[in-house]
Amino acid sequence: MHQAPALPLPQKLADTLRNCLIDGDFKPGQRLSEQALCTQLGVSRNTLREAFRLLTKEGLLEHKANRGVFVTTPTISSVIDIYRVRRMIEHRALAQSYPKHPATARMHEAVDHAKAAREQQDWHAVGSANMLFHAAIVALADSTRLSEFYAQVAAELRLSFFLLDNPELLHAPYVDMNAGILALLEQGRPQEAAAALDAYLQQSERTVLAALARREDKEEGKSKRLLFVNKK
Amino acid sequence: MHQAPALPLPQKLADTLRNCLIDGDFKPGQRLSEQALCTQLGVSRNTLREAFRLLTKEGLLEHKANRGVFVTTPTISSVIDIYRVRRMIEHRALAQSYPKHPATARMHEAVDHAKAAREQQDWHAVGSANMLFHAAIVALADSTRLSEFYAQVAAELRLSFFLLDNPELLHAPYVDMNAGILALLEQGRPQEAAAALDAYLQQSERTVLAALARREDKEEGKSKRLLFVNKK
DNA sequence: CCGTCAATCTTGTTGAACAATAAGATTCAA
DNA sequence: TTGAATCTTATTGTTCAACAAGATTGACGG
Repeated sequence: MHQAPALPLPQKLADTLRNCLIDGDFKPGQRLSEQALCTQLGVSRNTLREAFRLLTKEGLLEHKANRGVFVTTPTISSVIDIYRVRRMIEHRALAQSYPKHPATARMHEAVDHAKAAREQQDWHAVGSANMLFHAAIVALADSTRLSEFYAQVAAELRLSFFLLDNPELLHAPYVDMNAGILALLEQGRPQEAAAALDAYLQQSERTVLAALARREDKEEGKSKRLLFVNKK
Repeated sequence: MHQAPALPLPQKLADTLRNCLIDGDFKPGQRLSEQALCTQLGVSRNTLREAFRLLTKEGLLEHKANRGVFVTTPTISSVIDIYRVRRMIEHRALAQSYPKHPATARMHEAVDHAKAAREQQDWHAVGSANMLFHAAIVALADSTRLSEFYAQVAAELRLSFFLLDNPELLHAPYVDMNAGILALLEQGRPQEAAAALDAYLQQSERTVLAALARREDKEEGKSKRLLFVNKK
């Protein structure tokens, strides 16, 4: 007998849209038409706009005046910023955690799911599981505000992944690293776990940045070529 | 020739309301009537509601279904959570900062302002300057996301101050502690600065929590007495 | 004194309307 | 054909009015 959530509609709307975004149903840079979406979702324009504000504040959408909302396109600098946040929060959460914290159970689950998904080469699921793993790390700090903030930033980071091809490269190598971090934590060696996390973050950031830089080069090439054609 | 901001109206609205909140124009727990505010501010109800969503997401307002929005009433646990966040973010930002960072200039300014305001016993201004000081500490980490998050949390914390009497006790003692932290930082001793910050945070948290606990006791007394009267 | 029920007010959501802006299409001149 | 100015159109920004749904108040009857 699960009671109806009774959550305000715009909030629920934002939830479903957020899911669409982190599932990759919308591509970065894509414009979201108000009219199209509100007929498609069966809500009024005003309600949809309230949901848009929420997601804009979360960094998942960008609001350009008189032009509408667009799915955020991650940039080099946004990725750098996000990894800076991750380092600061995750490292400390891990380093000063205590091994019997309830969140370790969630870390276990996440690792298991990630391994299972890797078996089936479902890289999207691997990425989701990894996200859950690191959310659990943050949960070690026992701060709801921190956890919410982290979830936001993680969702934004996830947008970059859809920009990049080769999802295997982006997710698969990290399953074992996560497992290693968890092992160290449970052996009561949080400092070493934190060090392993730093290695994880460094490698992950480097991979994402490199792939993103390649992509930006390509984009630039495209636009330059277009420019050239137009000039000619 | 200052170009018009062209910011969307709801966002500007949220800014003005946020200022009202951190200036104490609205008291914690107070209900904000849609009708009253939108006539008073000269905007439509829909626009106001969008601004409400923003501020609710920031934690400054609470949205109760079918009841309206209320100014957030800080609790013991929210204060604990906020100081946990402050410790994690400020400590690390300070510890791994480098002394010539541009933000140190802002720290200087803040300390000067705080001292000047203390001269004139303007405790509200002292509090604002202290807030700026710690925002500058976070800026040492060079992360826009982190700074925005911190600003949010600091604003929420500020709400607790309006709940408490004796603003002098809440702000005055910390001016010199901040000055000390800055001095250590500029002497190239970030670790010691971070240690001093920890002391600051501990004392500040203890003060706020104690005052808040006293207040909650009093409130409870009131309601119990009311209950008693009703029973009788 | 206590619970029930209706009256009333507020919020939740919708739909339509109009101004303002930006992008695309068109026209005109060189 | 090119370039540029203008017009058109579509979309967003904001407001208003309306009604449903839920909550608060107060009156009434037990």
